[in-house]
Amino acid sequence: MRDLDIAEVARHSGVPASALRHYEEKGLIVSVGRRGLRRLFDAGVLERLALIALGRSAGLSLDEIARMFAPNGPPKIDRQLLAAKADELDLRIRKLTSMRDGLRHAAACPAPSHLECPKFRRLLGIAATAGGRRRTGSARKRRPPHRRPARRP
Amino acid sequence: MRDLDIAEVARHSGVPASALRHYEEKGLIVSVGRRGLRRLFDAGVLERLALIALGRSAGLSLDEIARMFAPNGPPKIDRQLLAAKADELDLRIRKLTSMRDGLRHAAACPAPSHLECPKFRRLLGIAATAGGRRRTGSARKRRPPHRRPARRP
DNA sequence: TCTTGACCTCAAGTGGACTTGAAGTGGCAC
DNA sequence: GTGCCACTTCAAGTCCACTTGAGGTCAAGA
Repeated sequence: MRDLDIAEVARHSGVPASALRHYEEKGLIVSVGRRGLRRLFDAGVLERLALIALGRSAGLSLDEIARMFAPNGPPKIDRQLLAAKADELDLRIRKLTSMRDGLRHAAACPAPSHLECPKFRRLLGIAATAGGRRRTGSARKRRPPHRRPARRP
Repeated sequence: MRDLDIAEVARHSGVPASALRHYEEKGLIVSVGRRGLRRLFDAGVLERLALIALGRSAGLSLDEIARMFAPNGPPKIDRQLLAAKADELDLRIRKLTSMRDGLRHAAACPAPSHLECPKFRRLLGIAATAGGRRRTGSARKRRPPHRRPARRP
C-alpha cells in the first residue's frame, strides 16, 4: 500500500488534518516521511486512528492512549488498565441510566410542580450523591500567578 | 428558616463558595442580602442547588439550567428539553455499553494481537462510527484574532 | 480599641483537545 | 519560469465551569 499524505489520511479517517498534527505532536501517530513539507503516513495509521477513536469514546485521554502504544511498534494494550476502564464505564453507565429514567419521568410527570413529585425528589437525591464534580482536583500543574498593581488609595 | 450566609450554604450543599459566587454571577441563584459584605441566601437556595446538581449530572450546561429557572420564581422545567436530554443520555449509554463490553473482552482476549481478534476489530468499527467528536462546531463565538510580527527574512 | 480572618471583588489561570490565523514553502500544472 | 495553493510552523484562541491570587473590607471576639 502506498503511503498517504495528510490530506488523504484526513479524508479516509474523517479526522481533520489539524487533529492529525496534534496527534503526531503528542506521539499518538508517526509520519514516515515527507513529500516536500507534506507529511506522509503509512497506511497502518488508519487502524491506529480507529484505535484512538476507540479509546477516546471509551473515555481515555490522549495521554492514556499514548501510554498504550509502544514508541513505534504495534499497540501493546495494558489489560489491567482496560479492565479498570471497563469498571469505570460501568459505574458511569449506571449513573447515567438513573439520570435518564429520572429525566424521562420528569418530562412526563403530571405533578403540578416537580418538587412535589416524590420520584423527582428522589432524583434530586441521586444527583446530589451520584452527581459529580468531574474535576477531581488531582495533581494539577500550577503556574506562577499573575500580579496586579496595587490599587491606589 | 433563617437566612444562610455563603459559608453555611457551602457547608450544607457541598458546593464551594467560589462556585456559589459563580452561580450567582450566572443568575442561577440569587442572594437575598448581605451581612456586611457577606452574601445571605434564603434557605430555598439549597433546593435550587440540588436542582442545579441534577441538571449538571444530566449533562445540561449552566446556561441551559439557567433557562429553566424563571427570573425569580420557581423552576419552570422545560419538558421537551428534558426528554431530549433523556434521549441523548440513552444514546450515550448505548455507546458506553458497547465500549465497556469491548474493553472487557479486550482485557481478556487471548488473541496474540488485538488487531487479529474479530471482536476487537468489530469494536473498532463501533468506535469509528459511534465514537464522537463532542465539539460539534456549532455557533461558536469568535473573537478577533491575534497578530504576529512578520518574520524577518 | 484592636486584631483577626473569613468574606469581598476583579482579573487571570486551569485543563483538554483541538482549531484558527498569519506568514512561509515547495510540488506540480501550465 | 511562474503561479497556485494546499500544505507547513508557531502561537494564541476557544469552550466551560470553576479556581486562584492579590489586595481590600468589615463584623465580631478579646
